[in-house]
Amino acid sequence: MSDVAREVGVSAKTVSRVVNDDVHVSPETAARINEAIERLGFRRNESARLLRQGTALTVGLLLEDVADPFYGTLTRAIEECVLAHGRQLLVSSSAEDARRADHLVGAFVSRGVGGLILAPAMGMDEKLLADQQAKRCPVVVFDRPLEGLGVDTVLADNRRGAIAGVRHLIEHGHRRIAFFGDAESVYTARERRAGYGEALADAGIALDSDLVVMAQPGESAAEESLAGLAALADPPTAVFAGNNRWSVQLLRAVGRHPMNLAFVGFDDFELADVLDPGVTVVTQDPAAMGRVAAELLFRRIEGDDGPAQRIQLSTSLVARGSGEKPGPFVK
Amino acid sequence: MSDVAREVGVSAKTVSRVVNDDVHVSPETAARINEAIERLGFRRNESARLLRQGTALTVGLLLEDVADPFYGTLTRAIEECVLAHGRQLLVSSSAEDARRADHLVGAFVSRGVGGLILAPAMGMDEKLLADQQAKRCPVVVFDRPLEGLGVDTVLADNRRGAIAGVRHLIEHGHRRIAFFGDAESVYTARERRAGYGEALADAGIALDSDLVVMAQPGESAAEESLAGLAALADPPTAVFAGNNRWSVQLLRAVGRHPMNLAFVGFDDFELADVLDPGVTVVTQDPAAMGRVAAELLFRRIEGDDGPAQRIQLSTSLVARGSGEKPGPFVK
DNA sequence: CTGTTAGCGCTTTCAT
DNA sequence: ATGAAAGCGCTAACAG
Repeated sequence: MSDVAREVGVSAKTVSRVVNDDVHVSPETAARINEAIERLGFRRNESARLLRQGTALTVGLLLEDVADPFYGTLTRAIEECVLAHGRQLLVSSSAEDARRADHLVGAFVSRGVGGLILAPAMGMDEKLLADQQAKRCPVVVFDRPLEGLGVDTVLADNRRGAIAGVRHLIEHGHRRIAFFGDAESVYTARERRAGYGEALADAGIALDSDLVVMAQPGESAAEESLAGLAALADPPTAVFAGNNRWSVQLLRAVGRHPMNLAFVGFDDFELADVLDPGVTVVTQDPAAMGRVAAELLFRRIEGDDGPAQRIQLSTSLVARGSGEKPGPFVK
Repeated sequence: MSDVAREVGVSAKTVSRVVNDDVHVSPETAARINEAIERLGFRRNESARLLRQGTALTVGLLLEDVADPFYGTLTRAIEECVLAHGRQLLVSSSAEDARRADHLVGAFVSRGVGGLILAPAMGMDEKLLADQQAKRCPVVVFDRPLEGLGVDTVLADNRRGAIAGVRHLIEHGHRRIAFFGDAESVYTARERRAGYGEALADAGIALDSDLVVMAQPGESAAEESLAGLAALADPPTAVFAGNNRWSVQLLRAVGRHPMNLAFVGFDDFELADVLDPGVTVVTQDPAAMGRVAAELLFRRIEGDDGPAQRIQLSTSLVARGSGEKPGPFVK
């Protein structure tokens, strides 16, 4: 920067003003400075700016796993928004591990990120995040809430989505409907199961805990659970999968051991429409979730300090065939 | 840091030594300092360290699109490696746009990243990257090479993979085999088409340009191209898809207009095994590619300045059914 | 083994 | 509209 200043014959501060689009520079000087910047290939050293100002032009994103298509899509949407604001994204996967998540938040903080977007892992240190907010590093959470902390939040309407999916199966004549959800510790899994329970209750169907599986999705877990269900005296005629990881695992298992089950899954996934029959799903929109989270963050970064918002994104049911197989109680 | 120093009664430099695991500190002093660090909740300000040392504990990753499962998986693998080295990852998607890619590289550089891993977009400013290398910011490219720049490179064996896939179709009796590849500007697309050509030549089959589609994968492009192929006097009996985006689009289109084609795709994708028939693919291993790229990078960061390496990862063919449909020339 | 000094490149503050 | 000086928090270089 001093090189540029010397070249043009002004002080470093004037160059700094130009770089920061300060208005108090004569257009003519600014033009000369810009020309020199171009010519010398000058690029501001962000670390020095950061050291002085205390906040980097960077946003930290903490999610469960970038390799998961849901989070991948969301990441891309956030990235676009962040880029449009002249910033860059630090991305880390918590792997659903609270200690790792805490460590990563610390790493973001010591790098001076200007904001934090995260899907909180169960058991994270909320004080760490509260401290950040206090230090004017805005925090936005998505996918799961962080109770107690007054923080902007973007969630899918998990409960209503699950109700819609399960009700859809009931309307097609099913009364024995199995539910597969992620581990009990995962907020979305609990919400979706609650929705499942509500939909059954609304239809006057008693909840049978034999039909409820709450566990981390996995190939062998899918096989074993399905075998267990098939062996019941009164086996299910339909399955509701609580997330797309379960959908994929279950479809794989069902493909190997045909059981003629109706199927609805929460969250869409690639090729759901190409499978035969097409897979009926309750979709959420990960890109929209990312966009909304990023927008909330930038509103805070730009100074808004109104009360914390909680935005719920609606879901919608996409019927493709698997959820419309008639059950034994067809009306 | 000076707070910690005052608390313990040593100089800031001694604290700095402890934080940096310098050996020249008496274990006892170190213990007292560590205790104070813990108690005061001190965390090193990375920006100051960066300003002083000129290189951040950060690695920049530039790829085409994080939302693409191939890159998502790769990103996660790199992340693990980067985390193990106490660093964090800045991730950006070039969207296959050279100007955007250049801008992002610049942004990485001005943030002082300690290394750069990238899938070069066609037409990128190679001088920018050469400059970086000169400044001792190691650069590793993956998926596509960057000729001219002596830079570590990790590639899949695209040509041999394509040969294996096409040969597989030939062995099952096909001689009219269509090829769908990404746009001509994409290195992997050119390589895979070259492999396709070689496999045909080896079998004494003349290349028919009517059967070759080189374009960005898309839903309508898939529909139209397939319709065009079906209308040929001598239509293809098999298709080789040059990447998993094309595979997905083509399978979607074929699902709607059954054509009874044998099918092999380059690169695996989720549910390829669940479709009926299962989709035969030539797999590459994105996680391995990421891991290898990160390892090369850290070798450089740690000071290795041997000649640039070029690593080629082998592919393998996974037969699942779609590629084994017999053609009219079954032996 | 520990401390002192200086300076990384920028922006804040205050002056002109 | 522009400049001078100070300092952000850390570590390299050197001294002791």
